[in-house]
Amino acid sequence: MTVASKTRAPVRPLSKQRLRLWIRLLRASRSIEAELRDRLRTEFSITLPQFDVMAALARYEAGINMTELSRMLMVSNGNVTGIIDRLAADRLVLRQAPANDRRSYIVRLTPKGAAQFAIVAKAHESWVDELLAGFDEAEAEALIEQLGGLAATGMKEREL
Amino acid sequence: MTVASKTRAPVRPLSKQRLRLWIRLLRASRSIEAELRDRLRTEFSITLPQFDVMAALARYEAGINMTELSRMLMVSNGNVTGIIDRLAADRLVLRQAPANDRRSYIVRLTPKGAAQFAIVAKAHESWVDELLAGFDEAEAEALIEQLGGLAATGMKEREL
DNA sequence: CGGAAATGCTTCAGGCCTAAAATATTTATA
DNA sequence: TATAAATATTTTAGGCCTGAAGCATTTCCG
Repeated sequence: MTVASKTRAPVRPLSKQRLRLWIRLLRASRSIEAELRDRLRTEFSITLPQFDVMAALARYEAGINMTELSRMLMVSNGNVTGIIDRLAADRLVLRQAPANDRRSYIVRLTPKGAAQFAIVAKAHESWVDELLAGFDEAEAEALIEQLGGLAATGMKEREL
Repeated sequence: MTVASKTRAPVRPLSKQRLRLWIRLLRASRSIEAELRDRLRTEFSITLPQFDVMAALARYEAGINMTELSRMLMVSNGNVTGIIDRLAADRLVLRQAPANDRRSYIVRLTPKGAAQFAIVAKAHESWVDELLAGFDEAEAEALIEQLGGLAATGMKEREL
């Protein structure tokens, strides 16, 4: 092998390969997202962002404040306001004023919200199970591991 | 090993594992997307959807129609209308009426649009290269392969 | 103490996105 | 050929999303 052939650029440079990977990742996530969005809408008349918020709240029975919520969901602060407004209008969540800090408040699922979430979450899990049926235990585990590092690298500093 | 222990549900059922995978996939793709969106905005004053449209058009020098465009991008038909409107207002794309079908038209990059896209695409590729630096050639290839099947399974029938 | 900085949230303007309805044109078919 | 069905696009109503500006409250610190 000559020096020239050693230093020649590869047919498919790594940067192009990573670009292809990014496009695949994006398409995969978008198509799954679209499918879930569609089923949530037609079967439960709920939007995906609303479901995401309820899922976050379901993990904190005592409730959390708006900033924590927006950090968990990786969306802007102002965005959460609108989603909570709509959920509150449907009596699925409520805002509670804590005693110690009058700037913020705690958001919680109502009993109605928790009951409805339990039903929707069950369906949601089975849909995901169906859509990701191509991955067995080991493949899923490996992929989770590989993707885990991604969110951290090169991103804006974020505690998580 | 008893029959009871054989049939007992696993500690982490596969469906839960797949759910975790989906959440990881979503978070990874969202954080990369957010980073790209931010850089496109601050460095080139362009939105990610606008970039996506230009990238699609760059592959068809002769232009394509709105429906093909929306299928490539996996977004709704009406959505593309607005994005093209804004790009056209900036003289980055143009609409051309074909002779044979007066319902549709062909969208193309203008010379200005093509020149600008070349610059932005170069930066975009280097950003992706940086953000996915954790993946070497083999890992990227494997992941591309694994993700490839995803968009197809369980989705609405779609030619691609 | 008292002002400055930080924090928590909402509002605003602008853009993205969808499903469904409306319009226009073309194609298929009775 | 007439008309129905299909195709291509836009419009509309409603929700999502962001960054920046604004308001209120709390905390920091001289």
